[in-house]
Amino acid sequence: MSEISKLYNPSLAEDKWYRKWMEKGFFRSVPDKREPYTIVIPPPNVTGVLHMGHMLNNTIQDVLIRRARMMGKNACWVPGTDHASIATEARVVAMLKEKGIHKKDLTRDAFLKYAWEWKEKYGGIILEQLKKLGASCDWDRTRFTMEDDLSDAVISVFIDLYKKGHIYRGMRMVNWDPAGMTAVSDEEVIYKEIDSQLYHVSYQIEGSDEFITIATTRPETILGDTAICVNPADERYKHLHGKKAIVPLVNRSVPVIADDYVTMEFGTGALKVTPAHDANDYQLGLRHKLQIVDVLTPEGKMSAAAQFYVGEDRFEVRKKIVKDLEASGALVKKQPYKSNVGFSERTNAVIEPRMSMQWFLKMEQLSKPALQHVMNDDIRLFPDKFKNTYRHWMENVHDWCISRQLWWGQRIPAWYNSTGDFVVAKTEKDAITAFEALNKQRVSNGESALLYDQLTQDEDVLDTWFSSWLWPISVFDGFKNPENKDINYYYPTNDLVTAPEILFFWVARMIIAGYEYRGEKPFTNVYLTGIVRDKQGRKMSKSLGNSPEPLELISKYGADGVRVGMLLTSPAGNDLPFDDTLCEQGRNFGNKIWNAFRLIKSWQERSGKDSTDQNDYSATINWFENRLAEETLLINDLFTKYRLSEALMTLYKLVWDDFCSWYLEIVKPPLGTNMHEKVYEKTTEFFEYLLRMLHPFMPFITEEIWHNINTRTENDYIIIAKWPECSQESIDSTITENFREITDLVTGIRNIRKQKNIPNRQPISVSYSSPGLSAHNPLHNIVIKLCNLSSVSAVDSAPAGSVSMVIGKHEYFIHTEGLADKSQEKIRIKQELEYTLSFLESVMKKLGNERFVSNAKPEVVELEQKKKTDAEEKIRMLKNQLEMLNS
RNA sequence: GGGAGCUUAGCUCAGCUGGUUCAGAGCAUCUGCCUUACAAGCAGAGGGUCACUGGUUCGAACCCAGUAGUUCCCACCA
Repeated sequence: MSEISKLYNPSLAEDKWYRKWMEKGFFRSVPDKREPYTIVIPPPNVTGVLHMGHMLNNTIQDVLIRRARMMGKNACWVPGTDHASIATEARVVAMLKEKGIHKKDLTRDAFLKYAWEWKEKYGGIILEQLKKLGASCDWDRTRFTMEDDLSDAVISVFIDLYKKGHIYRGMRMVNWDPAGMTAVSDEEVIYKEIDSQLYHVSYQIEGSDEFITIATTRPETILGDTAICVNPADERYKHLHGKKAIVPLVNRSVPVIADDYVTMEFGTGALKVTPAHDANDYQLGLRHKLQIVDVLTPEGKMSAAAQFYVGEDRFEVRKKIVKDLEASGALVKKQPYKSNVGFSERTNAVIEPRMSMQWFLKMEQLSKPALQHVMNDDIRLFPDKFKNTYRHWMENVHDWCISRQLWWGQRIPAWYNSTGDFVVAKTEKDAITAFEALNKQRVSNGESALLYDQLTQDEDVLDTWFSSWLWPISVFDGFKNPENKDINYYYPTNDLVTAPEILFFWVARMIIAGYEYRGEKPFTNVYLTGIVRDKQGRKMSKSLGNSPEPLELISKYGADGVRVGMLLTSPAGNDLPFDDTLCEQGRNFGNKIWNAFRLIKSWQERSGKDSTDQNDYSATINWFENRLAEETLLINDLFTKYRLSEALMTLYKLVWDDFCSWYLEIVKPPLGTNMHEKVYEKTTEFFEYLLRMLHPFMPFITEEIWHNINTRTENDYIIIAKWPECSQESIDSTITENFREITDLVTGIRNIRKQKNIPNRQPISVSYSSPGLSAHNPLHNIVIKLCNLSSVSAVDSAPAGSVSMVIGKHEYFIHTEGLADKSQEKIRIKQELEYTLSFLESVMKKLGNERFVSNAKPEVVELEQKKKTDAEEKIRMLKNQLEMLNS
């Protein structure tokens, strides 16, 4: 034994086995006759490094894929990365800035060259990190959302949806990210409640001494005001309808209009209208044909149209204008106010509503099948509470703004002529053809032909999610070759594991694309993970610095330890309050398994046909076989419900308690004896069975032990060993029940030893009232061995100086050599008697209740009857014992 | 403002169709142990008014209503 370390050393095993698995091609999947099992990875951003969320997410995926592989399915886990348009572009811009290079000084091509360089350098880091975790992806299938094939798919889908009339281009109020200098979709805006001020500002009514006071949180937009609006029913302002007010500072004369939109109760009941900078004001502007004065630049600075503070940042201007208004006497008052402010999901900049020309995807029609198939469980969400959220969103989808004013991404395939007319086409050549066709039509309609000699392509790129939503299809080349072998075999995929945060961003849209382009769901089950939080319940984030470094965790606790730690307390949909001690628990579990291995290994040399251990362990072996069957059934059931934490915990207890604490202790040969060959064989068989079940959770240590516990042939690896299955018929619950009585007895005796301070070394004797622990009981020797009993004998009544115990229906007497305190013993028995009596009373009350007997199910009544007879028997025994003690 | 969920031991969570004495598990805690696999361990023990108030039922942690606290999603009221 000395040559095997007392502690399991993960770092030695991990690299070795990962390399072996790769060499052997165990992760590789190609279509064959087997049933496929497919997962596509939620592609991490190329900008990312592995964080705790990825760790959880990918551990779950790996557990699922490894189990499927062991179940004999053709398991395929497709890895890859997302180009993350806005995030990556921001990163590259910042990187260039540090070198003194500014994006605006670069051509599009020059910038993209830098971006690709950056991607090649950093884009693969995260996937390399996943390997440390043990992720068994088919790396030969690694995809990137901006590689040629996938970009092709994006462009052809765009063109297709445009032709079908789902895509349109138009001037709209959009969410503008002044830091990213691009529009973003509604889903990319995160609203937060912010402490701000509500400023009351008075505007003079033209040609009078009267003033009207408005309330605003954004005084800097006053410069863009083109009206004052009041509720038509508001008596306070009726006399002002149709009059003009003078906008302070700029002295612009604007109309006072009336519209139901205004709430009389809010603020002063008068609203300043800035159509260029607020979505509602924009609508008001349309209704009342107001002028639009855009006072902000795309960077969020004051534009020339503002006339004042030109070129200064909007938040600086807010402070200044408040001072200036105060100085001019226009500021009536300010009060603290909580307002809802939108922030960019990617850059965290404050979003500005802004008018701009953008491309949109109409969602209403496309989303219908996607809603229906989740509602009828063709696609199942785990946990299913997310169905509600999903439905709510799908019933209220807005059109999706898909254009971005960026360079990193798929460029929109629209081509413009010199007069601004456009066609949608893949290439310039196709565009020319399209213009020609268009012109033919126009001429036949009597319209003039359009010029198309100097075509320019749309400058914008598509939203990142416009490529991600095609992921489950595009990774299998399902757009260019819709009938290829891969897509036909792997699609629809089985499980998707992702965070609920991107249920709408990504999951819903993939479902939409799946039905639109394959007429079929992209996956069957969606496992939604929780959010990894720190001990204080805060979300882990780089800015808070509260996230542990995953690779450090792995080197500290081992990949298996971290995997177990993450999975132990994270049921689907529940947040994971992460703590290093979880990984510690995982590591300790690994060590426990390691030591079970050391112990069993030590028996290898000590086993043989010439066993000198006279005990018969067949009943114990029988029991453990039965336990394995029971728990296999349970664990497999938990897997089908995606209750992975519970499956792992069940396994944890099966290994630690049943196998290590009971089974191994029982079959352990007494000092100086050998283990019987048969017992050794059974023991290793059990251990290997457990290792197989552990493998998806703890791939490295199980593979390491697999190769050390037995000699293996060339391709005998646990990663492809058979996953245990079991049927209800092979379980005999009376076996485990009987065994339970024995373990209860052992625990009881140990308890008494402890209470009475009898050292383990000192043998004690036990008697039983028949038909308890007779020599006929095959488990008889277990108790003798585990409790160090000197003798076991049948008696008619309690021997003097003994402590009694009732277990099940049997009565035992532990001889404590006069150590037992008679009066204390009496108290104990009295207490138990009292308890049993009151229990019997409650049972009798139930049985005496006619309505219970007539209403309850027969099984339930029967059960109560049984409880009654059992309790009566127990009471009889306890009374007996008391009598003995008294005599 | 609208909607959904949650509240069970110190912590994280199970508890399925209302019915075993059903109040559980792991971790943590306490006590005793270096027992020849493992102190990252062994053995034993103690922890709970199932948020609160009512109702339905023979029977409620579980079903219903209300209250409080809490989390999330959606929403353009300045």
